[in-house]
Amino acid sequence: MENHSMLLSLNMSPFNANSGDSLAGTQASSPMPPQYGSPPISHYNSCQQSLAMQHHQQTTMMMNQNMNDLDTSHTFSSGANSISVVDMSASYQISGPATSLTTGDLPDTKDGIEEVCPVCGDKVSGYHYGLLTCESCKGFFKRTVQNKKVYTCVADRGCHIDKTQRKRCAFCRFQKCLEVGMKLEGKFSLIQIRVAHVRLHPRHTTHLRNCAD
DNA sequence: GTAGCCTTGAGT
DNA sequence: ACTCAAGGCTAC
Repeated sequence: MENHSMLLSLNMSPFNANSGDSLAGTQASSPMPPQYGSPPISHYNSCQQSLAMQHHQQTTMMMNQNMNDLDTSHTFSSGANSISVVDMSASYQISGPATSLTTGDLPDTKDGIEEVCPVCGDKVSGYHYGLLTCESCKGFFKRTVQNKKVYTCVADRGCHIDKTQRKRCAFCRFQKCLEVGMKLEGKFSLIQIRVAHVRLHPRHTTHLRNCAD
């Protein structure tokens, strides 16, 4: 950690959710684009996919502004709803699809045959912290955030995370949790994300209105 | 510390 | 009343 640190705030409640947005949704409007893991296709209509991608791009822009330096540890602020991550590595590419878990690695989910955790590939147990994950990654993310865990990677922060190796490197596992989009507010974030598009991209309001119809 | 199960509370 | 997700509990 010789490099100077830049705090990257992942504020869990960055947007005003009191805009009365009629699009305030439930799990049927996951913010994650389909290339992350394997959200059920039925959960995305074209408008929702568009929204998801917009959020993805927006997040990318926000994250890129803050990730310029290298570090190997995550730290947490004492705020109830905020996590400060001491800048993640340059190879930490929020802007890209979820690391090594490509869609080609995933089983077909067209008929709801099986859905896998985008973090470790285990069977999902439901929506947790914003997206479909397994029970263990849900618990891992919960423990990490609630206990303000600080992990380090003994390797080069590129550890492969799967069902059998997910215990080996907590740093890389948590990093992957963040990469795939896990966040504290869960279903409530979906409202905030949509509100964010309206606030930050007024020209999309027409599109949102069309989606709502 | 991990992960599965259970309880609780909010939303519909 | 039902569903779902967050958090608690606990065996390992």
